[in-house]
Amino acid sequence: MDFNRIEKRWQKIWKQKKIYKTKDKVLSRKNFYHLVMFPYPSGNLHIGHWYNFAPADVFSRFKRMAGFNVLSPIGFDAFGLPAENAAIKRGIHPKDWTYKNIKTMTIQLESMGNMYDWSRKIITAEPEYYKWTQWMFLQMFKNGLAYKKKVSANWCPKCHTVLANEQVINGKCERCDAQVVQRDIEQWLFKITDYAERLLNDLDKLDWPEKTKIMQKNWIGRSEGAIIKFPVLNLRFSIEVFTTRADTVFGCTYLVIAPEHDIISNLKSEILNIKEVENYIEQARKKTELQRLEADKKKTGVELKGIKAINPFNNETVPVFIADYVLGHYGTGAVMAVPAHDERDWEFAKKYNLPIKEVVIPNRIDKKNPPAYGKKTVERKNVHALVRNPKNNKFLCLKSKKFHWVTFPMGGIEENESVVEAARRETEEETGYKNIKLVKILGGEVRAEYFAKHKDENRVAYTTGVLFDLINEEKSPVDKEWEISHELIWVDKENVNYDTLCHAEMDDWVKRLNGEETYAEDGVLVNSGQFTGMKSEEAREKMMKWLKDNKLGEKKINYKLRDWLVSRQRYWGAPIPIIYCDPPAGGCGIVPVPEKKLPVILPNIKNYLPTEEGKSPLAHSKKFVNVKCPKCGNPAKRETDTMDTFVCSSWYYLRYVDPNNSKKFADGKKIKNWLPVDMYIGGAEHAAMHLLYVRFFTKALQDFGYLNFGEPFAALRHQGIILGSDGQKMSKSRGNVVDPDNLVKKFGSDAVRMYLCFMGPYDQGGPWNPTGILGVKRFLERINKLISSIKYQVSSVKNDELERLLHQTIKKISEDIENFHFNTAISALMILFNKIEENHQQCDDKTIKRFLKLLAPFAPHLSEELWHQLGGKKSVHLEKWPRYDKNLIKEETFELVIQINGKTRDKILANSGISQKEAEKEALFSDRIKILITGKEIKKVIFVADKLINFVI
RNA sequence: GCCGAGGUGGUGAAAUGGCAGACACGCCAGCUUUAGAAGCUGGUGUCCGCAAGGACGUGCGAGUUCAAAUCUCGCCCUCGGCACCA
Repeated sequence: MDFNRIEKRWQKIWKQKKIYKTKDKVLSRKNFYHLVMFPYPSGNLHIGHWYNFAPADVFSRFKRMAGFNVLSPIGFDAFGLPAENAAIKRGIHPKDWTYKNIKTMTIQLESMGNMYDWSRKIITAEPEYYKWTQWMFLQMFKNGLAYKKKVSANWCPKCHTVLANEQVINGKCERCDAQVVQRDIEQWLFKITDYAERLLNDLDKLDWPEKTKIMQKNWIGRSEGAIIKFPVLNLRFSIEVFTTRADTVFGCTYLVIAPEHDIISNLKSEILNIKEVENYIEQARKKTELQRLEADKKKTGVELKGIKAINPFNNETVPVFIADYVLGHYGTGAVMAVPAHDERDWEFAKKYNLPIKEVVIPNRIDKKNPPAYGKKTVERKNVHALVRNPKNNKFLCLKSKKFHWVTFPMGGIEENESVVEAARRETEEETGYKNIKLVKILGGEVRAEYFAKHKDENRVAYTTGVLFDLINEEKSPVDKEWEISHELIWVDKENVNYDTLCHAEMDDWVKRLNGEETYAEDGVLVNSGQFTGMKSEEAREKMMKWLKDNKLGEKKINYKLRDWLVSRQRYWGAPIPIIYCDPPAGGCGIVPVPEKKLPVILPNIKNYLPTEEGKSPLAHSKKFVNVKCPKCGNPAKRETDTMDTFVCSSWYYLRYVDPNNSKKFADGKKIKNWLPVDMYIGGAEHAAMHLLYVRFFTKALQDFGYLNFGEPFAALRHQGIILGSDGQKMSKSRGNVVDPDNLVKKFGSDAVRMYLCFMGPYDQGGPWNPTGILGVKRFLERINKLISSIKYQVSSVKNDELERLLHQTIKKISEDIENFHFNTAISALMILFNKIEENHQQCDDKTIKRFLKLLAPFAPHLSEELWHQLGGKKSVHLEKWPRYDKNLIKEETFELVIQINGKTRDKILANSGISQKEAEKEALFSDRIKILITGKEIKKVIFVADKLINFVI
């Protein structure tokens, strides 16, 4: 059979009969808006597009047959840098290039046979569309969500142009390989940060993949902390820092500010080494992306000589540094450095020899011996001696014969005794070893709470660990009684942990033995004035209150999310509808283009290459630039930047419900009919950008009063990525690109669609298996052969088994499609067909017709062809999805698995629903079971209804 | 470094506490055919065995359970995202 021929034929008929035209409302059908991310017209449709669109179409068709009025639109995300770059490379105008691609891709999309309503097609580069993109910008501007600011952008010094982040590969320009630098340019931004909290909180109610929600959560990066004001000594000025660890403030030994911080300009005259400082700032500014990556973790900085800050909590003065490990755009651009409790500060402090002050110690509750209720509590200062034999890296331990626990030599610290002295004394008293060499004290104290069995009391111990090396085996005599009750053992380094030793402090000792220098977790405060002894959490709250009472700071929530930079100094985008009216004598300033004057048409200019000064090519066009100010009528100039293409795609889902409206972006009634989107499908790579921007737009439009919902997509699913058959990402240079057109030509569209569904879990993707598609093609051929060659009895010959399987399959396929388990749905379809084929003489046309309906979403062309061969008048795709009968699904018998001690020993056929007693009786009839069980006592019988029986002997 | 997903035959995979490998691909044997990425029948996790049957088996190691691919803990590896966010 010529699949290509029948596929083309049906595509034509569907088009003529307009069976996929979607009405806004249909009586007795609920609306269902099923959207796929629209493609970027990059050239040809690749197999990844197919993997996105084909299974999605299966879902659409299923939903429609299941009784919904389904909207399944398609369009093109036509503006953007890649098209422009490709056009430049080929010497074609971006518009010609884009529209040529749209034409090709449209033909390819039609060859898939999807149920798109083409009458709703949108192209974001059409003035009818971008008029509303510009209108959206104006709404943002009017509501204070669009603003202009000088920010640093990626600048390629060789191409003389600004680059988008995506165009910077490892710090180099993707086109010319030159190192990209940062350059300050005036840019338009959207205030997405105003929506950070709502964008975060509303994630909870979305039926989205959990990992995508987590990615957005991390991207938004909420963190709770405090602003603390550090007054500058002898000046009426203070430096504000942001910290999430106010509880460590007594450990602050210096401040660090970012190179961009405005304190430099404010305090210029006070800084003694201003030259050096300005030099450093210049260096930091010039640092390329690449250098910053290389310099990863290596800290540099310069002290602001002559400037001292005062820690408001203890009135100590601390030095102030400028260093580029502090980010200018986050928090206040300044931090209090606490080297004892922050790894970055620790590195910096080590390098510049700054004091390190410990103010939070770990607080451990002994899990093995937790404090006992009702016992008295005793506080002690303790020491643990970690004596290492350097020859074999073993540690000296004591095993108590009475309590069966293992400890280090340990004990309390006596008066007038140092920690090290105490550790030496305890070692000698308990083990006899007296020639040991101090290596180091293992950091500060660790607080631990535990129950001391041997003394029948609860202890709160502040313990210091001391590390020694054993010099020789020479020993002093040890107390007799002690010696009898304790065994000396040497424990391997890898066994020195909480599993072996009973000390609650073990995790800390292990970390410190492994060289960990900072303690960055919560704990108990020490050396912290009135806050000493408090737990971190409590201390933070009390400190926050103290700050507020003394007007020295307050609670503060910060986000990693930054405002969205939307200007592009490029040609191929929607022009930003802004006019600048600033004649020398002063003017109206920034003036939005009046809504009536929209769209601001993107002129068809010849010179669309990026300009040397990093301005948009539109700046060349005097006709475009020079306008009259809409306010005062004086000569003014247009904004020449265009909008980031993500702006176009941030509202496109709204336009599909009313694509030809020239008065509004979409009619309110139609919006109510369709929105929000019920199911959205697209790649996971859009988790942080597109999907966040759309959510922001939706919330903003809700606030402006245009929408009555705040989330665009109620449900979201991602497709996986298809790799080349070599397991590598598909790319022309690797030569592993799979061409869908060739596959369609060879196997037919139905086979390609169906194989993509059958490959594996939809969200998984994986390498393309070039041979697997044959199996699906064969399956379709078998279907065609059987159904088109055999005449079926109209009056049915009853085959209960087949009937049952049919109903089971209807249930399974319905559930599988609903859950995007297309692979197992097809497997079920194959099992059903195998049965039909086997019993075709007893198969009536009713069964075949129901089979064809189940096949219809997967193979829309073949099922349509056969449907008509069997006398169908209308399209199979307008049919109702078959329903299953619960009672017909039930099996009369089942295979009872008989296990002995959990191992399967026999299987017998049993009636469904039999009781444990009956099952036991039947199981014990089995000869094989009899042999194994005779003479043994049955201790227990486990029975799982309609499944198995397990004898424990 | 942090966050997330995953690791099952020769391959894509199925099974989410109850018979591991459904359904396919590939391969082997036979039939048909001496044109084919054709069709049909049977076989196909590994090891032992002529067979009946048995043992082993879901990255590695422990644990929970009558029963673990599935749950818990530790480790290894692969992929994706973020990365000096105080």
